[in-house]
Amino acid sequence: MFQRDAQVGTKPEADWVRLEHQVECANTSSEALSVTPAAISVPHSASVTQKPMSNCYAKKKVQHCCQSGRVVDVVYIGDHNHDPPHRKCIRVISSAKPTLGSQIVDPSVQKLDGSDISVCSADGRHSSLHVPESEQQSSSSSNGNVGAKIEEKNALVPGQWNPNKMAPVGLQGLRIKERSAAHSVPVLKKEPAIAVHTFPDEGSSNDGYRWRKYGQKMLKGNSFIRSYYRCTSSACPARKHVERAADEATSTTITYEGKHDHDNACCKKNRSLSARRPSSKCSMDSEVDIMGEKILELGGEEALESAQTLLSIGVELKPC
DNA sequence: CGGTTTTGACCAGCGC
DNA sequence: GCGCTGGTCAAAACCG
Repeated sequence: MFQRDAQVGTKPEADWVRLEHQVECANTSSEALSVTPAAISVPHSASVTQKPMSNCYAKKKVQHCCQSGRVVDVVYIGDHNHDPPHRKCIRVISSAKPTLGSQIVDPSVQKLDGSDISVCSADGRHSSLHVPESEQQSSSSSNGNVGAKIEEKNALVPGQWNPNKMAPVGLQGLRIKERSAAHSVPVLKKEPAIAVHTFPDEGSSNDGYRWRKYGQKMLKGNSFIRSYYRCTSSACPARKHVERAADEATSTTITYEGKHDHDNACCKKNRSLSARRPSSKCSMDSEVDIMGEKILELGGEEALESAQTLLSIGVELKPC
């Protein structure tokens, strides 16, 4: 993987083409993904596009047919009814660990099933998303082996931009659960969790903010280990829970709560931080941010999608 | 030295 | 009221 990183860093153009091709192949080559480790390292068939357009930050997952190259599925994740984020905060997180093909089974997520939007899974099989018209609930896989699950509960309140929705979409074993936005369900005593993402590894779950761990619990008879994080920014109410199955250390479910009441300072801060703390997860995010900026500078949605596709298949940017 | 992680204890909500 | 479970606190340890 590091080798791939290096390759991307040195000759991005050629590799973009090559890797994108791998993505497309992975799209329909389910057996390869499930059998050969090399193929497993190609985590996902779909590219996820986060669109920092004029007034939205929705994600668009574009799936291409391996053979024809045509778009097979386009899945939109999130709403378009909130303020535009800062450009610099565009991020695409990826993961490329060999465990990417691992199955992810989360009972809590499986309760929220449905089957309306077709989605290619990590192993090439089809899963589906469910988005009830009434509350834009979402989605989970109808296939137990599917690595990609996306769940969404309740859309964001119009006019609000929720930075949590920017959280990286784990491209392997993805699950997104968006619970009621704080302002949309005022009856809840506690501010509801915003989103849950599941990643094959914790490292791929970084969302650009800096988090400080303040607790850890063993849950459900030690089946799950949940870690509690809060944003390091002073007075920021944002929190997240990272839940990892003890018997399945390759998957991580991240639950976001609250909203960041500040700009994504991590983006800026860690650009300097990364210089002295290369191993920092946030620094990785910074690199991704920079990548996103460059993508935007190149202009064009295609460029963005291509880059994000590249990232989606496992190119994990890490500082040297 | 400052920031982060670890970990045991405490507290609150909920069901019985 | 009691016990269970989840969430948070805070001191100590750890790390760069």
